[in-house]
Amino acid sequence: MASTDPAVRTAAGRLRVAVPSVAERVASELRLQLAEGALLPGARLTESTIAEDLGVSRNTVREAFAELASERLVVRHPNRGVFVASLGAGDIHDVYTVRRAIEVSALRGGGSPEDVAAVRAAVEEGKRAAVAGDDEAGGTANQHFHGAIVAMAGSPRLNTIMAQVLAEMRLFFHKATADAYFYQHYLPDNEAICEALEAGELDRAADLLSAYLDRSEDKLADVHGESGTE
Amino acid sequence: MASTDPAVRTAAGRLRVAVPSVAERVASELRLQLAEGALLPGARLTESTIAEDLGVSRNTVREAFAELASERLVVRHPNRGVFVASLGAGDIHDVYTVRRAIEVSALRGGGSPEDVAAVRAAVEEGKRAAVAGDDEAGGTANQHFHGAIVAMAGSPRLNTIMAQVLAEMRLFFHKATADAYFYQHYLPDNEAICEALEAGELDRAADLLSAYLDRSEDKLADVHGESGTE
DNA sequence: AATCGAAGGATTGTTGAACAATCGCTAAAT
DNA sequence: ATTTAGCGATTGTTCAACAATCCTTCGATT
Repeated sequence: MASTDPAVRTAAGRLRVAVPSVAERVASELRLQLAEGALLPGARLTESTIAEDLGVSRNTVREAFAELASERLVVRHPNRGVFVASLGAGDIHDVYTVRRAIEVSALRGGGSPEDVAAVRAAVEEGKRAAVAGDDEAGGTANQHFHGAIVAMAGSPRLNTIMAQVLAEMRLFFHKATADAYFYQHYLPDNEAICEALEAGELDRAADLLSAYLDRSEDKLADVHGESGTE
Repeated sequence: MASTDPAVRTAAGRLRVAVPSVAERVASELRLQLAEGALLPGARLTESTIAEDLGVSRNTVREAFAELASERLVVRHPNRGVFVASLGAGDIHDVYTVRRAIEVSALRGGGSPEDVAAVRAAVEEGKRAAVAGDDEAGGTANQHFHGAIVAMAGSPRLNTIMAQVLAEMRLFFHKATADAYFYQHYLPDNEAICEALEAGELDRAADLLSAYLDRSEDKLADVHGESGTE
């Protein structure tokens, strides 16, 4: 998620506890507020305001902005400021294009038994959330499911790309989260995909996932429908 | 490639000529030096030195570093400085995992006749370079080829991801570029893939590309072989 | 002699203040 | 009503300073 390593090895070889830089902490804080919906898409982030609120220098806020901008969570308008990114219809399709490419590829490659177990665990997590009627938990479980699929590829780069894409989607999911059945509706799909994966039928699992993503995109596009494109 | 848009629309609706910020210009300059091999992997980039050399503030250099770090062209070691990224064996495999996911997916999706024509153009560009014996031109033609494949997906995000990955690879390609036949060797593959694509046999084209990438990775791993892993 | 520990120097991380450039807005002028 | 000019605010960038941290060197100890 963060661009720099959490644990650093000093020259002497000792492992040092990672104490995130102030800029990274600011970025994390903003990331949190973005995920929580405290900062809505399109909202403006004034440097001086945030600097005061968080008790840091304006320059440090600036560095945090650079990090968030590289993650597309925020958009820089030169000389105008940074704004919380707002995804339009085109962006939704784009994000799903990325997800299709990454997730399907990872699923086709299969994974170790532990990797598969992680996918299964995410499925069960989703079921429990559904039983408890906890939509938010269902949402995170769903993200765990897809994260576990990508993790099968064992690729750090794919993992970070996936994490960023999911963070982007979380940006406007507040709207969709209201739909009570939004996540539960996908539970059978997750189950089917997981079963195919466990049975070693990778191609079938990949096809199921692909169809799953297509439907998910359509649904999200419907829910969205009206918001601004840029 | 750059994180901010090149052309910005002012509130009044007028189109403003994109004058890249100083930080972006510094980042571009460093990117250029990295691509040219003026800065070798592992080399240290001292803030004050670069600030003086380019006649900008240390703070601005810092912002440029943040951008390059987000592109993985440079690695930040907290309190130690930033270093030109050096790819180890694991990184090579990882980069190719990303490429397989993205390129194969884009190829499977097919594209418009114009998209296919762009792929064909890149193939011919590579042939001309081979005839002329220009290895460097052959290398860029090869990158155009793969870039055109990804462009078929019509996804801005996939395009930037691909661009970053290619930039990463260029980082240590200086070593491999020495091999005269390195790129030419792949020309038949490019031709075959392009023909399958033009024939509308997307699955076959995708399989060819996948095999191509596997072989390319093996070859690159061999050439590499000895360099540091971190 | 080898290991350990304590200065020393250098570089990064962060702050604060300053200033020019640019933007959006308001109000005046045509 | 449209355009122009001016104004306030915010960003972009620089500069200077200081604390924190690291690497190295040197010296002390066993």
